[in-house]
Amino acid sequence: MTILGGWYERGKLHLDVTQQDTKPTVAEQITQKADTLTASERKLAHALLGNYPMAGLETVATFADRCGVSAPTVLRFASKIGFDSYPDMQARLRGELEARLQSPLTRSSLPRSRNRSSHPMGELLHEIAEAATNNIRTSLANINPAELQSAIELIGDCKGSVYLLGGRFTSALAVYAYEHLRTMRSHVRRVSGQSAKWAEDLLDIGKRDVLVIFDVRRYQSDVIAFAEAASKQDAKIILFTDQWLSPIAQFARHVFPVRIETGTTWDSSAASMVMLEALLEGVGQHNPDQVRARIKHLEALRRPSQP
Amino acid sequence: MTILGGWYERGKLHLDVTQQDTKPTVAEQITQKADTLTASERKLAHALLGNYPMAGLETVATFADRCGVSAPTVLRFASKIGFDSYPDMQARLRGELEARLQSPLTRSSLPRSRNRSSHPMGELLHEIAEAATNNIRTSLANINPAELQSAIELIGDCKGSVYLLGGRFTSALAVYAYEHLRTMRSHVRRVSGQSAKWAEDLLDIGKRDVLVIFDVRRYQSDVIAFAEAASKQDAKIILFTDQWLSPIAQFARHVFPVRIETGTTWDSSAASMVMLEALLEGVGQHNPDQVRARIKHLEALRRPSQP
DNA sequence: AACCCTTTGTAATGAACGTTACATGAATTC
DNA sequence: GAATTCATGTAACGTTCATTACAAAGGGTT
Repeated sequence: MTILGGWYERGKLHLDVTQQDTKPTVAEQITQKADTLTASERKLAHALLGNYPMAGLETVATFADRCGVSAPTVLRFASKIGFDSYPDMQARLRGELEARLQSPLTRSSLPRSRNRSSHPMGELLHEIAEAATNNIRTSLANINPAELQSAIELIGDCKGSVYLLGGRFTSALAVYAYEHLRTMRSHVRRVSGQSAKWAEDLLDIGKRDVLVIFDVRRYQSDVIAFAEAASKQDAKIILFTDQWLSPIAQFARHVFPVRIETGTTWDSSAASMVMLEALLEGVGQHNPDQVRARIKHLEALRRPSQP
Repeated sequence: MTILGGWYERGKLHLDVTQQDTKPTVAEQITQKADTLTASERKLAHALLGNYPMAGLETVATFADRCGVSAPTVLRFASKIGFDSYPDMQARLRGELEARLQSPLTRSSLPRSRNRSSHPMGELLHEIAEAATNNIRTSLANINPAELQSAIELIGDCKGSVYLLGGRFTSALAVYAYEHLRTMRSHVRRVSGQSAKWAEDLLDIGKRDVLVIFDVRRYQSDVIAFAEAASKQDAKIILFTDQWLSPIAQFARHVFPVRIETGTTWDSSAASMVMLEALLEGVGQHNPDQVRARIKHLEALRRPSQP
């Protein structure tokens, strides 16, 4: 009996490697032989496909134990789906995994050996980390949970569009929020580019829309102007600002003040980011089914282009 | 000197295990011990970090052969970076790989038990804040100060251009870094827009240039391709990635792995941001006079247009 | 140049692994 | 209902593996 460029001989499948231009994956081989598998072997197949390909990289004994079968059953399984030995199957699984993780080609040099004792940079790391964690702790402790809840519902139930806008350094947060919200719902827009062009976005903003603004000290006049205009058009504004409050606070429906001081040259956006992540997570949890379906759809659309 | 639940003593970093609730990854352990490695061991570290973590999942003999060293050297390496045995290290690598292969959809096991008396959002805030601070503490404790120092010097002394590039969610960090670096030095460029257009940026990149890349799990193939191409043109790469290491690590001169897990649907960029802020602050302190003069100039230019 | 200390490889050992032959049990057929 | 076949586990075997002890080689110092 011949099968796909291979042949059976004394109960074993031999593959004709010379004709086999594209090797099937282990998963494909399992699917192919699925109807010939016994009950125990099907348990193994499900375990491997369910935790692919990691389950197959363990030892025979471990894999067998995990599925509640004996070691020889695993070997018979490997043999049945077309491998000469168990390590043979593992080699293929490893190969697939390596391809999936982008295979290596070139090499670079590792940093030279440095045998310094204590480092000034260690102190810098420590200072920055401590300032950031303190800011996060203080900021989030001072947030009113009910306010967060309302903001989440505002975004989660918004029938119009959600607009994102940030200042000089906080535009990064707007970008971050934009990318996340976009995977969770449709009609998310980012106000970007030169501020002279923002008027075009302003045209479309109305009372069904939500505007999320990031603005910390050195409050930017163009951002403030945009907020004021949007407010006059009855847009609902959610504001992330610092503890001293941007003037936008007066137009905003929800204000989240976070700490930004670090004692160094620059302010920190770490606490703002954590606060933002809390909001994003909340929005995701607000209608989980919709989000899950959307991510699933997104991944399905992306898969063909990503091998 | 103390650093985030650990302390330096006789040039070595000791971690306060009672506070260290999350295990360091193998990559982090290597980075941490980078100073103490011998020449052969550095070859191994380099091979493992370059083909992470697949290289470490092979047998001792294979791994040794591939690096041109003997088997015992591999075992001494495993022991030196803190493992009881080689299989012990492999088990950890496997675990990390499993975590790395998870998609946001798989992770979204949302129906969380939250029947506390206080406000449900209060708990969300608390969880997120705790996860973020833990990530920050763990990440920065695992960074080698000497590596940070080198990266700072690389950017601070760079005579060419500094390029910034990020992936889907991490592009926000690239934006953030761009805005800060731009106030500190000239010749800072951001690689942005559709990846098809990145080739134009690639044209100008050479060995005098530094490329700062942000890439975390769900590593993007277009970002990886850009890094590889830039590396072939002898650009120096600084990589911010997660604890499981982007494949770009093999091209990078300096790698900063940070924690991103939160136990929620989404990964967190908070720790990455704090790490980035440390780098930025370091660059600022590296040549403070130049930065101060530049900011002064900048504000002078801006004043007339800002009332 | 002789010394010591560190680094690295060689060879031997014991454990773990994959593999095989055989026995047991269940399901099926005559 | 006995015989047969197939699926599965048990136990023993040979191999490969990680590991260890020890010796050689290299680099730096006096």
